[in-house]
Amino acid sequence: MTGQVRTVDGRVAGRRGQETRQKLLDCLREMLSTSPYRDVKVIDVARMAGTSPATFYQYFPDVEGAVLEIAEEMAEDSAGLKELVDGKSWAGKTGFATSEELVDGFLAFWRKNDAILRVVTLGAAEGDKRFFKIRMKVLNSVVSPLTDAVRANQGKTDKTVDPAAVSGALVSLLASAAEHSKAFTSWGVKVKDLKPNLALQVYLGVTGKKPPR
Amino acid sequence: MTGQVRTVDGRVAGRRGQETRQKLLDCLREMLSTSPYRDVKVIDVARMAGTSPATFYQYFPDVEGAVLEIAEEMAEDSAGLKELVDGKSWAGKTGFATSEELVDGFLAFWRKNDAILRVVTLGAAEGDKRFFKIRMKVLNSVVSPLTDAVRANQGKTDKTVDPAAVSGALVSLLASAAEHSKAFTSWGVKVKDLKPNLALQVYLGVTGKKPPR
DNA sequence: ACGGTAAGCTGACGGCATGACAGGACAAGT
DNA sequence: ACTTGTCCTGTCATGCCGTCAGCTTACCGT
Repeated sequence: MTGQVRTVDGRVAGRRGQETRQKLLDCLREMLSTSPYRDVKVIDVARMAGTSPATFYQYFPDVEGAVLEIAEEMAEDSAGLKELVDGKSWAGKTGFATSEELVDGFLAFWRKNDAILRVVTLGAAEGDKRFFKIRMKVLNSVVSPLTDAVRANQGKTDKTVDPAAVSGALVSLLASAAEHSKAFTSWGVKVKDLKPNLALQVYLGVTGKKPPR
Repeated sequence: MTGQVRTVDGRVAGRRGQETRQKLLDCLREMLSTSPYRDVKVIDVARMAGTSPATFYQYFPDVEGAVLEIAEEMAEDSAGLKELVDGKSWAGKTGFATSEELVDGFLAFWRKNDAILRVVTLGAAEGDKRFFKIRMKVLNSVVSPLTDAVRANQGKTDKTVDPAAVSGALVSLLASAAEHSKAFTSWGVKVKDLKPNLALQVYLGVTGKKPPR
């Protein structure tokens, strides 16, 4: 699938080149999680990687280009989120456990990649198609199986419910909660209470019923 | 409340100065809605305002400082969102209408201020306390009255429900949906179907019941 | 071992944004 | 017209951007 890694001017990158490239990406990732996106400069990334700005431009057109690279890598990784929903049961207590695991897994993924996801979210909101596509890939890895689950569990009983809308809303909520968990703290929701509450919402959304006691 | 408007070096701004300042803010607002936040430069804002970069620095420490100004203005404006919930009934059909109006009003507000809210959201996510505070002010204008509504409507019946968590989750959802409405479109949810679906979620969250037919 | 070839890196440079300052333009009152 | 304080900008030092030519390094065939 992935062809050869190429430099900006078309040369194919060899072993050493790929190492440098990777180091630059790692340093950029680091920078993103420590300073505001707006303040991330090529020269800082290069300095941190122990190389020169010119080298950076050998491998990436600009900061955004490198960020997209990291984001795509992360999006690949997000495919694993499917397993949190695929083939799971939503019946009774098992169902609530499914919900809890989904919330847990999703939040963990988001927290692990929070820096890059912040930038992706911004790019998508600003209307950048490349970032939008990446964001959709991440969300879809949960939204698509979850939509099936909603359809299977309450689609029949209530025709006013649009499974895609419900599933999309639930995942949007999870994303928002993950990105701004601090907001919930400030509303007096303790960190350990956040997950159960989100799990409740998800369970309710999918099944349309209150969870068993 | 707001004392005299002052320049960076401490002089009080007069009539003409305030006009210039305002023009700079307006142009910055415009810039924010047309180009990515990362690419907004002082020199562009100054050019658009028909003045020089030096003038910009007379009134604001940097781009971020000016953005905070705009954001604070917007946050003041958000106080009006309270009226969408305060003193409204959540019973029966009236309740569902309340929910629809809340969704409608909230989305309209967000859309109207989408550019600045994007930046505020980013800043808050990056851990900037000033942006976080502003974001909370906006969200709280809905979250606090909505929490009361949740407590009044289903808090008694179900002790496992944390009103603050539910209310916070609902508003987070609305914010996320407003910022990324395009995502819903891509999930096959038509624009005109989005609002009713969100209204449904809100009604369900507040009352704990399915809406009347 | 040895040259050839392509990959890899960087110094240096023009261009542009930043942020500070001092001095000139301007409005308002006397 | 003169004075005073506000307001704006020309200019400058600094620093980042993005490009290029050219040097160094690694790999490969002979």
